[in-house]
Amino acid sequence: MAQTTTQALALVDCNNFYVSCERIFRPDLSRVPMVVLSNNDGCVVSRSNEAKALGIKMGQPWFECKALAEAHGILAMSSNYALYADLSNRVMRILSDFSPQCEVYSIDECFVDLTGTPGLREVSYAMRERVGLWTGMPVCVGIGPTKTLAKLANHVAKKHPRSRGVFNYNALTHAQKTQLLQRLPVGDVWGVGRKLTQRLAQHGVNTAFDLREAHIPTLRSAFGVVMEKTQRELQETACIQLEEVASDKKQIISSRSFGGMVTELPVLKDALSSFVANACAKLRAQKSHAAVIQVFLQTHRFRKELPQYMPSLAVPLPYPTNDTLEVNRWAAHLCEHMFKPEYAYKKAGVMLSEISPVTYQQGDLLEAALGGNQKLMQAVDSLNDRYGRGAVKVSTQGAHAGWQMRQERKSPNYTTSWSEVPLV
DNA sequence: TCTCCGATTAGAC
DNA sequence: CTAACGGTCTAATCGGAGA
Repeated sequence: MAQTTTQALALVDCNNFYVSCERIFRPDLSRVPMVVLSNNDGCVVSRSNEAKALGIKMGQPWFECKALAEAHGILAMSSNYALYADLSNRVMRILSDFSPQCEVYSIDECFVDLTGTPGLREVSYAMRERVGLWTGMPVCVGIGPTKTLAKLANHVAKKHPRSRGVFNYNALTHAQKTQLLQRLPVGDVWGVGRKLTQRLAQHGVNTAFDLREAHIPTLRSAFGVVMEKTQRELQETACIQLEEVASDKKQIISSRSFGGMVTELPVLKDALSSFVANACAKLRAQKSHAAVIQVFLQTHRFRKELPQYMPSLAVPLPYPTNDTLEVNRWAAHLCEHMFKPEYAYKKAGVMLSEISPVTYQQGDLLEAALGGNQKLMQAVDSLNDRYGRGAVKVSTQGAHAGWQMRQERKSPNYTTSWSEVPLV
């Protein structure tokens, strides 16, 4: 039997990513307790260490934090996704120099395959230092034989300052591994969330160690195949492969909560046309088209005293499309169909599904028959790529104000817009 | 009875 | 100083409809 080397998979994860992005351009904030808010300035989605220490919870609604924030001078900023995406790309490019095999797992995380690389510790510190030096972004590195254990190692690196930002699970003895897993709550394991933590506790599984050692058939039948994979990954058998090329989306959603309540049909349709433009642009970017269009409306789900209405309607198209104008017509129809004037709406969205790749032949053969806005769409995409989303709009998009989200605390686009770079 | 499909659930970030 | 709680995506699983 061929002896295979143990995988050395590094998970590089940015610390408090959104907050760190903001601080890169505002070094004066480096010790200020601060948070970054979700769209609509709704929830906390990133916290500085100081904010964590003050008890601000991940995902907490901002209005709930107001008192604490005022008492301690916690600064809140709106999220600036153009800035974060740009910094993310810079970090990922640097990491890709360390291995030909990388998977960009999320905006702030990257798996880097270092299998066979000598001097893992030194390489890990080098990654940290180079990213820090070239971008100002602080990162931690966790190394393990599987993705789940690399995640776990990263968690240890983040939590223990003595690790100086790097933790290598592979370097532990068997006894040390066991000791570490015994000290980790099972909820800290990748793939085990709140609900599963509760259910696992009923089976006496409370730590990562308990999960690693659990009776396999029982676990399998009570929790399914996903949990079994997680267990095997804890046992150092790789079940979740590195995926270097991002696969095409199977479903594209564009939705938003409104800044206030919306009661008028034209405003809803206006919002929807923006969502459609956004979703279709994503669809075209991956050279696909969709055969099902779905629109949904929602009243304010947290205002229980108000009447609730959450309709959703889908149309299967006779042939797939990625044409903004065409999808827009369908979306408007669906919206009119569901709209009831007696409700106040707080959110709406568009979903594209049954997505398949556009083949050259299909485009060629069908274009004439379908009236073809393909050239127009290409022009729209390239202008929006160059001058920023929203530079070119179609139809009534933007004609009616009143739905845009709140974003009262946004930083300038330091890296993607010359006009927003401060001059001093 | 088997299969397919839509809805629901759980997770990640 | 009102009123104030994200957005996208995937995979597995469940339950009913229809063959």
